[in-house]
Amino acid sequence: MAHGTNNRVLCALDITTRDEVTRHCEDVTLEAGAVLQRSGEATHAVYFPETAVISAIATYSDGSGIEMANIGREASTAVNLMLGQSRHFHTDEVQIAGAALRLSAERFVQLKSEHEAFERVLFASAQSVFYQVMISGACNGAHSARQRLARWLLTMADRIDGSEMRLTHDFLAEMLGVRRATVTEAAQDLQENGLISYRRGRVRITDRTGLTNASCECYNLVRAANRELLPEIDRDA
Amino acid sequence: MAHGTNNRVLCALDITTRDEVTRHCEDVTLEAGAVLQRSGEATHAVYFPETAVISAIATYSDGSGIEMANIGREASTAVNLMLGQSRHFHTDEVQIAGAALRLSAERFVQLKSEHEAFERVLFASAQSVFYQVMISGACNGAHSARQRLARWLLTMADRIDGSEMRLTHDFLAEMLGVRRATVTEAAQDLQENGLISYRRGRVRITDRTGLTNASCECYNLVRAANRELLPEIDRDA
DNA sequence: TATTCATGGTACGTTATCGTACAGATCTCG
DNA sequence: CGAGATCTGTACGATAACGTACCATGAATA
Repeated sequence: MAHGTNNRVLCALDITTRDEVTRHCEDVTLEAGAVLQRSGEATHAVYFPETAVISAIATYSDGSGIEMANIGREASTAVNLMLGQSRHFHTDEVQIAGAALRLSAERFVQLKSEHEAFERVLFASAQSVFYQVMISGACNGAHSARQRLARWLLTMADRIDGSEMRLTHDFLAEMLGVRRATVTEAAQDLQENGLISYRRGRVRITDRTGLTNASCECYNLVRAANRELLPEIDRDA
Repeated sequence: MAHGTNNRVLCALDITTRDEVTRHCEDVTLEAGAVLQRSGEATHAVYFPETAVISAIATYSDGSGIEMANIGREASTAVNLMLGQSRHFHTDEVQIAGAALRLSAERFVQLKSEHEAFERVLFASAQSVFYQVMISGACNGAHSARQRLARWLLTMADRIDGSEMRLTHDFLAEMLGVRRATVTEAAQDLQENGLISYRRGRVRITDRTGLTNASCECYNLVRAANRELLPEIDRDA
C-alpha cells in the first residue's frame, strides 16, 4: 500500500520511478464483467489492478473463451505491449470489480522507454503472467476440478484483505470451465474436510495449509515465480 | 530455405541482418529426447529449429511435465530472454530430432541490442509462442482427444516436407497427455473417415481439409497468428 | 529363415465429469 | 412481512477417458 498504490508491480519500483509512473496513471473503478480489451483490437491501455481482478481469456471465433490467467494486484495486463505488439491477441475482462490504475498505451510505451527500471519490472511482470498461463494450461489438462477449485480459492485469497470472498458456485464454475454442479460437489468435499466453509455466495478459507495440500502444486509454483520475479521490501508474509 | 536457413523467424529478417545473425549461429543436430534447457537453469542459448522440433514443457517439482508449446521452424526458443529473464522457467526438450541453429545467450542479447530489426522479429516470435501456449492451455481443457490429435498432426505436417510422419501412437499419447489406447481409438476414427492413414510408426494425412474440420479451431488460430506476426515474402502456401 | 521386440487392436471395469432438471434454502427488496 | 429472485443440493443417465492387461502383427535382426 506504500506510496499510494497497492499494486505489486508498481510497488517493486524505486520510489522516484514509482511516483513518476503513477503521476501519469488514472484511478479507475472497474465493473465486473466489463471487457477492457477485445482480442484483435489495438491495445488502448495497461491496467494495474489494486483490488480488481482481471481475466486474460483465450478467445475463440464464436465468441466463447476460457480464462487462462488471472491478473490481480500482483501483476499487470501489459504482456503484448512488452512483446512489442500494439494489438491484443486475447481478451481482458473484469472478473472481480474493484480499483485499478490505468495508463494509456501511448504513455506506457513512452514511460517504458524513458525509465529502464520501469521496463525491467514490466518484463518481470510479463514473464510472471506467461508462466501463469503455461502452468494453468497444464493444470487444465492434468488436475481434478477439486484441486483446481482449491488452487483458485487460494490464489484469490492472496488478493483480498479479509478471509471471506463473495463468490457463487456458478461464478466459480465459469472460471474453472466446469459445470456448476461439479463445483458444488468439490466445494462440499472441501467443506466436509474442514478446509473451507461457505454459505450462499460467500466462501471462507478455514484451513489454509490443508487447502494447499488439497490443491495442486500449481498454486505454489505460480506464486513462488511471481514473488521471485517481483520482490518487494514491504511484502507481508 | 532462402539464404542458408529454413527457420521462419530468421527468414523474416532482411538479408543483411539475417546474414549478420546467422554468421554467429552454430549448426547443430539435435537428438530426440535431449533436454536443451532445464527449468530453473540459466538460459545458455537460443535455438532456431530448421527440421527439429522442440517442446516447451511446464515442469512440476517431481520432474513430470506437460508439453505446452511446440516449437518448429516457424519459431524460436527465445521467450524468457525476450522478457529480460536470464533463467528458464520451463524445460525445453527435443521432440523430433533434426537440425537447428544455435546462438549463445550472450551473443543473442548482444545482437538483439545491436539490431533493431532482429529484436522486432524476436518479439513477434515470442508473442507467437505466448499465444500458442495460451490456446493450447484452453485446448487442453476444452477439446476432445480426437480433436487434439487432428490438430497436433496438422501442426506437425506444416514442418515436414513430405506428407508422411514417423510417429507412434505411444509417442502421440505422450505429447497429448492421454493414454496410448485413447490415441489408437482416435486415430482409428480419423482413418475410418479417410482423413489419415497409418501403419506401424508412420502417419500420413490423406485429407487435409477434412482433418482440419475434425480438429479444433486451435490449429487455425495459432497458425494464423504466427503468419501474421512473422510474415514472409517467399512463404509457400 | 527364425526370433525377438516394438507397435497397434481390443477388452474390461472404473472414474470424473457432463447435461439437464427440479426442489429446497436463503437472501433481497418492495 | 411476503414475493420473487438467486443460490445450492441432489438426482439421473450419458459419455469420455482412465488403468491395465493381453494378444496379434509387422519389422528388424541374428
